[in-house]
Amino acid sequence: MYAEVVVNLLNRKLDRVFHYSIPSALEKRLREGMQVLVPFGPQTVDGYVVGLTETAEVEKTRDILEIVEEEPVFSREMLALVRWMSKTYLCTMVDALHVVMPPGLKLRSKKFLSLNNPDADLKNLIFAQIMTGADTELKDKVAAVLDLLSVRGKAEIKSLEQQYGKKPVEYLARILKENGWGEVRTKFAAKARKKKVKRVLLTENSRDDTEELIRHLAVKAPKQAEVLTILASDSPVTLPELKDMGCSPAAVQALLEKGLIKIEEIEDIRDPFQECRPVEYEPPKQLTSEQAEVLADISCSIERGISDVFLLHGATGSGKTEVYLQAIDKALTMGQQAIFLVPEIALTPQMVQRVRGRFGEKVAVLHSALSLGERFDQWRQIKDGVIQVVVGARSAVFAPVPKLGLIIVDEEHESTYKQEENPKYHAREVAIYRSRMAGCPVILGSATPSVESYYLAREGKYKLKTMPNRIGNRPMPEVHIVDLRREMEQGNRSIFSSRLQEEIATALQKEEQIILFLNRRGYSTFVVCRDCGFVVKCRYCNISLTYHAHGEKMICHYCGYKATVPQVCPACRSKHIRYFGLGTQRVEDEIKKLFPQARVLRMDVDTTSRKGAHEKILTGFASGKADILIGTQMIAKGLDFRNVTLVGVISADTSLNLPDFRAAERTFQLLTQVAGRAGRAGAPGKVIVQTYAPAHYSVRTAQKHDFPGFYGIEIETRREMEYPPFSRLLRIVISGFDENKVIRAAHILAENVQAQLRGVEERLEQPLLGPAPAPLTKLRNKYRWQLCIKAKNRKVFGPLVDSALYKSGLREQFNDLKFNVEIDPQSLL
DNA sequence: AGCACGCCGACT
DNA sequence: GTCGGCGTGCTC
Repeated sequence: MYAEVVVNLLNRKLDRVFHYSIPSALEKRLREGMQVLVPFGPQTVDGYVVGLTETAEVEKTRDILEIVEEEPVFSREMLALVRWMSKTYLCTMVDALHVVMPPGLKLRSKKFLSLNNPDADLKNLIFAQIMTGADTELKDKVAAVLDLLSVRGKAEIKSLEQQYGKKPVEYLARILKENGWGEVRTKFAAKARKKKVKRVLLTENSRDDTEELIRHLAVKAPKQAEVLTILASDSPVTLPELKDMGCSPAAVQALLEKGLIKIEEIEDIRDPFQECRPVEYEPPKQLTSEQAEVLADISCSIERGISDVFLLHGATGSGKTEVYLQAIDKALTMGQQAIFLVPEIALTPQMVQRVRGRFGEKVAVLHSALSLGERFDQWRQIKDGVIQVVVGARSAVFAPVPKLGLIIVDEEHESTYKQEENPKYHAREVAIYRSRMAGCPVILGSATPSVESYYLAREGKYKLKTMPNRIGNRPMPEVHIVDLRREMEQGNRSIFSSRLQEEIATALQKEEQIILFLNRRGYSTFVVCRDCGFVVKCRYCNISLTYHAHGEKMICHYCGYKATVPQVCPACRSKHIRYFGLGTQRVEDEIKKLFPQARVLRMDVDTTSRKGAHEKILTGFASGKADILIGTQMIAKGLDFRNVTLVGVISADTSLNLPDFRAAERTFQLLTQVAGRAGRAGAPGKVIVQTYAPAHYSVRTAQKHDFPGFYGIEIETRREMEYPPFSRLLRIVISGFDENKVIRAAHILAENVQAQLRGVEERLEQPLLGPAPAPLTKLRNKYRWQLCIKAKNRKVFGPLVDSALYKSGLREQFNDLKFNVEIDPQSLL
């Protein structure tokens, strides 16, 4: 029997399995999915057993050295998922493995230099050896390292190098190794470990006659009596708990010595909810007939273990969440677990509260603020089936639940489900893959489904369920479109149309709340010279700098570069510098000028960088501490403010004009989501959308809450342009400091791709876009060019990249350039 | 990745 | 001659 091992080294050339023989001592214990240590060339590395086979690919195999942990990290299902991911998303096995395991289990290696026999004779011998070669300066340093080493026996190489420099340490290590006087050894350790806590218990001696003992001790040792009293009533108690209750370590120690108590180590599960007060139970709600019908179909699939994909298209306020919760309940009663994905935990506190309110202790919430240890503990509790419901952002799709009964992907259209770094997976796709493997349904929920998902539903691949009516039959908010060109003609120079100003005034008067939305932070978009048109750009990114009123600075929103506003134009020396475009800061300023009595809150990346700032702003606004909330898209998502009756979209054009084939879709989604914030509970809502493009179909259909209308037009442009869902995309971004090199590489790559494409069946009209400068031509001082490849089936991309980029030798030829390969890019910026 | 090996220039 | 610079190649 041989073990197939993926070594934990990040290199494309090592992205395959290596076969190792299993020594008889490990034969019984070794299983698939375990972390192991193996010899690899001259070194020892850690790796993962991804399979066991009868035959090895090579003649001579070496033995596995060690099993790191008896419990396998990966189940067979997860290993299959990892293989699928590395194939589908063109990432390495190691990348895929790492995203599936808790980060705290990753091993870190440290190298130690040690003397085999640290006595004086040997030290002299080594000194003599050193004296024969090397210059005096080096000799002194080597001698110093040896001195330290002979005292301690061994030392970490990194710290030695920090203290004495690389050369002397390397030199000494070589001499010690050559002569067999010492060696370099690598030690491996995981960052997260099981947390242990000491528990104090009564012993057999003291358990039966405790009261007697307490009475006896009370006279001479009242402190010890106190400890026994506590143990007698609520044993077992942990040592830290005892200390909190005022028991001294001395008293505990004395009792220990007398043999009246004992201390044992148990595992302490780190509980991230410890600080939060328990949530109040929220009982299931009566379903409308619409909801009940949908739930019945889903329940049926859960019961029979069918991996259906339900696309739940429900208007905002139609009660999707209640359907989710009752579907989860169904899975739980079947003895299975559920995974509930949300776009971003920090932005969906209300959703998390509801899940916890319904399922209480059974829920784990995975969010980025968890420590490595907490994450590790949650992961194991999920694996052991202690936890029944896992709520989290995209990475929660890898939760190792033992019996998967249901996956929910809420707001399935959100692009946050796509990971931008390797492995570049899409959580919605992974969810569907897992459901197939586990034989359970998936619910994709949204008020504005992605064009891709809706297409598949219409094609009959997914089951489409619609819930067009809001709970209680409340009407959808009225949406008014304001043509900003007309405003200009009428001489309105303000950023607010007269209509919006009126509505704000009325709402304020009625003491109703207002949300103003603008998809750009900062004060103004760019700073321009009125005389020559010079625009101030970031020197590293070729992006116009955004003016922030705070501190009179201009900031690059891509790299963070800051500059002061020039007094005169750097190009023509003119003094006529003007600020153009607008951001949330500017909106806040203008509101304060127009409505000085209004209380305003602003929510964007700049005001929420502090931990917990999100919640603070949102709860502040919800409890009526402000009249107006101004924000970027982070206020557009699943929040329910009871008293909001007016929503203003300052400019719908920001997202519409992006050079991206999803611009119209994004705009429609954004407008619909923002509009959904108005009039959810109390008075009917009103939405004002300001735009320079009032005739655009995404604006017009959003006004009428007409998703099918939008889809009907959008799908036709996608068909015409051969964009998804009629094709799959592969984008390769080439970046580097030398612009000419980048351009040269891009052209060669394009030729290689072109040649490869000739062999592909089912060719599209125009399968290759580019090479062209990327829409963001320069980022962080690196020039960027891109190619975009379209294909009917993404299976062709793997072999295509392999031959056009790697086998062709292009990658090695341009080894100082970065080639970023992405399947199904969410944006082409 | 990271380590050994090997082939050249700058010195004792 | 020796040391140590770094390009090349391999790791079950």
